Amino acid sequence: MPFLSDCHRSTCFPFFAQSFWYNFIVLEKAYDPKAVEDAIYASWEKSGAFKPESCPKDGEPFTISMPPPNATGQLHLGHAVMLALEDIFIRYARMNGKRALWVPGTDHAAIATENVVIKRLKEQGMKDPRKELGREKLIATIAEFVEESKATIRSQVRKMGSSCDWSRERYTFEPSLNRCVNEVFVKMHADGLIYRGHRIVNWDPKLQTTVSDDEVVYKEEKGVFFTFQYGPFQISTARPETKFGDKYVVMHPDDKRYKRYKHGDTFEAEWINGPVRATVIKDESVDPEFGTGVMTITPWHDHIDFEIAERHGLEKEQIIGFDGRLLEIAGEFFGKKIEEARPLIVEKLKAKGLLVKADENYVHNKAVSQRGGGSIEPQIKLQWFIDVNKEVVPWQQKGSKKAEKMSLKQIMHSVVHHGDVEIIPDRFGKTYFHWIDNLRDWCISRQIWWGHRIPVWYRGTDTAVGAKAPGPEWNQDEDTLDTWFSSALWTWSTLVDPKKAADSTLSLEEILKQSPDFQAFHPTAVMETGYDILFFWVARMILMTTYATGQIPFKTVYLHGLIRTRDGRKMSKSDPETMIDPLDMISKYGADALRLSMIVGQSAGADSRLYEEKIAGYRNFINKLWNASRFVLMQCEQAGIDPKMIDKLPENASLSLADRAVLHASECLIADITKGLSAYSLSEAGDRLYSFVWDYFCDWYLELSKGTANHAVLVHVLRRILKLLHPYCPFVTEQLWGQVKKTEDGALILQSWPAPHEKRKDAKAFADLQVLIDVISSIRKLRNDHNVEPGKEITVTIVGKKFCELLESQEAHIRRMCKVGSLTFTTDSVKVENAASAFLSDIEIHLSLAGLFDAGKLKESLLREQAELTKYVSGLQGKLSNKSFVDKAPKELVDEQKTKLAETEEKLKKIEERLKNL
RNA sequence: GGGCAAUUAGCUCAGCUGGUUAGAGCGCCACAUUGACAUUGUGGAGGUCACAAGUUCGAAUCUUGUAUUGCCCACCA
Repeated sequence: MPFLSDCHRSTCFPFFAQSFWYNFIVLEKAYDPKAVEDAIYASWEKSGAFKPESCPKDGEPFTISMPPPNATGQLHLGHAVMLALEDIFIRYARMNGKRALWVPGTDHAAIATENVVIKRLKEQGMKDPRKELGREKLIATIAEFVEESKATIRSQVRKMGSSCDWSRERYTFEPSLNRCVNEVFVKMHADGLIYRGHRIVNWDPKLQTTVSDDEVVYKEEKGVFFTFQYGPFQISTARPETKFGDKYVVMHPDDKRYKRYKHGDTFEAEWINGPVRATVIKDESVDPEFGTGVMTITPWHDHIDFEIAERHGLEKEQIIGFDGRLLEIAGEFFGKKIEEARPLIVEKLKAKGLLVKADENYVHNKAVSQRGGGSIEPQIKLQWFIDVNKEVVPWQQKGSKKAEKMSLKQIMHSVVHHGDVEIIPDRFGKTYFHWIDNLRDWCISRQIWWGHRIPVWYRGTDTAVGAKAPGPEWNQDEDTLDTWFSSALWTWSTLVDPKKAADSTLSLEEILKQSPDFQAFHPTAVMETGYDILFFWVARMILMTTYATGQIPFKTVYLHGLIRTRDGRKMSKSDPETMIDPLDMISKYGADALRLSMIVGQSAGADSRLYEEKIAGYRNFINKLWNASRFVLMQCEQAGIDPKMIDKLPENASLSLADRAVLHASECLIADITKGLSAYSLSEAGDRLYSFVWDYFCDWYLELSKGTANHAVLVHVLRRILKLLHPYCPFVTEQLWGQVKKTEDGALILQSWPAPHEKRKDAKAFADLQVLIDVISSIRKLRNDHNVEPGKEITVTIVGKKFCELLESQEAHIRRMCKVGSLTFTTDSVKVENAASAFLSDIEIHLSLAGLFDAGKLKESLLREQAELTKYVSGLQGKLSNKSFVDKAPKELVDEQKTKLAETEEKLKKIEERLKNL
């Protein structure tokens, strides 16, 4: 059987045959990631290994769209964890012979980027950059800034070891993606899914733009809750400044207190600027339990009030201007800012005797802009919206025979409900459905300049929709699109052929049909991102992509959690002490260590805590692996064997117990890691690799192989480890691979994932080695317990019973690893004077303590063990004497407990004998 | 107000479909320094698995309730 027959792609890349990293003949004593990472990355990139063209042509496509970082600045830990996870997915897929494509890119991040640049310009002394520069110049300035940022991000993504295809890098604001945005807008408009209307929107007076519902956050704030007399009613409010135009009082139709007032009744009330005529409205949305059960409404500045006004066809009046100042309707308060006007208005009402109560301890939620941080003022404004309820999109649900017309909401619901899109962890599915249930029409227009311009043109009362002006006298819409409109297309707009996208004669459908990458790589396999943008982005990708392409954007959504500080706080820019900069960590501990620290011990969708000791711990692991490899290489060197020439593994029959055991263990390891990675259980699989390498391979196999090394097995198992570990720690494994790979093999990144060889399994050897390990551990413990000097050779008698032959065959190991001078094996129990003893299952170990013998101490330790075992035995006896247990528990379990009881009782007997003889 | 999650060693976390004498890493204690590795090795201490009730022969694990913490959604005039 050829050794490592699974390296079928070994000859694809001649570049690697004389690769740069063969400089090291003897490895350095400690691994220095800084010295090698950049060069390894460069060689991967240069070789074309990141491109799907390097994968087998008949491989199944496996695509990941990298969530594009905002082209505004620095990579943070959120990006780092995303890159680490996706790189593991993609490397694993690649090694499994799939045509793996990972598309990188950046996002123009409309509001965020414009803000950053405007802030900078202001810091440089500009008072109002928008006014001073004008639209074109501001856009040019931002574009320049973005180019710098992109360069920074690119280099940082590389630092993480991300094996993405840079030749396919995209940017949400480049021409081909802009074409897709325009085409989708036009298509949606034609289908009646995009409309323009006067609706209530979230207006950010600070940023001077609307924002979407998802960009509004609520902050708890303590304020004053005023109750005023309003005609015959008492009404309460926290916002008296909005009350100028109020001319409706609303109450629940069933509220008995107000039974005598009929819907439509009018009355006169003295109010802020004199008497007003008000109308009674009965509406079920009013909660009779809250306050007085009566309220006045301000439809222009409140979502709920707007809805009530719409229901009853009431008038709406604007009170607050878009600059956040009161309008003329406020009379003497005209032009005043809200904070300024509020106390004055209250004062005036009080003077009129209309203030009934002022509750100072009122806590309410204040709407704040997530981006700008300023107060959100609901306003009625002429804006563009996506209709999420109109049932006009043909969609064929899983399991149904033909396409039906569905709404965007319904499609979004359907694809997740039917499992076309699987969300990991699945509990986020619930969150997603809940969000859809509450989804209102999506306001997509923004009053900022940095972004995709709305492809709509006006001439007088004429309107035309399309990317190009129908004629010279037409003016384009001033607004731009919400940034999520363009990033919602990301999984496929990045796969569109830019040449086809530049051809204005083609329709969107034709562009997609004629784009080879789209045809080959869409839908993508997995979307990996933070759960915090499930709504912003993931949901919108599903919405837009199913509509525009008829395909789901991805089959699996894998959501990761937030990375927090050691004490569970959010890392924030405003508090630099809490921040861990991934680049600092890479330069200190290496990218591999950082990657492991963010993956192992973390589960999907859960927040995790990161701190430097954790990263250092994984750095130690990487170094352990390095030194294990160093050991293997030194063994080969001493024997005059070139590890690169090692090709065949001897037949099992000719191998030592330890060799057979480690081969068995490594075969089992393959199965476990493969299963774990296929199921996206990265933490479990990573943990398994960690303990295999450290606790089994290094601590036992390498120790046992000292003096009796089988070079073929050493190199074979090491190669296996490097392959299995490669997705997690690409740099160090690639570096070491260069030392131990077969000469004709190429880089590790393109090696095939190992398949288990059943013939190499030997469970008996594995179990036998465990017996030896237990014996060695027990002798070491005896030495330690009885303070035997570390250098002192000891005399040991082992009563091996059925294991006698096995242990005798491993005598040399026992002698060396426990510093045993005189070692005697017997089949039957013997009496050893002045000895400390350990009792394993069917094995007794007696360590002669001549000269060191301390009867008191020995007695003490025996008594302790006796107590422990007695407790255990009584537990087992209790179980076994319980009839229901014996009757109902599975037979194997009962037998197992019986065996354990017998063994433990035997041990106890021995201990009692020893105690008697002391 | 509605929903979701967490609670296991000093700290950070595993423990999957109920059966382990409840595990790991870091930290701690003792010992070890020229042969892969002190970014190390050997051995050890340390846990009523938040609490209560229930289901079961058997519960860290399942059910219900309670408490504490965190998050998401709704937005109360």
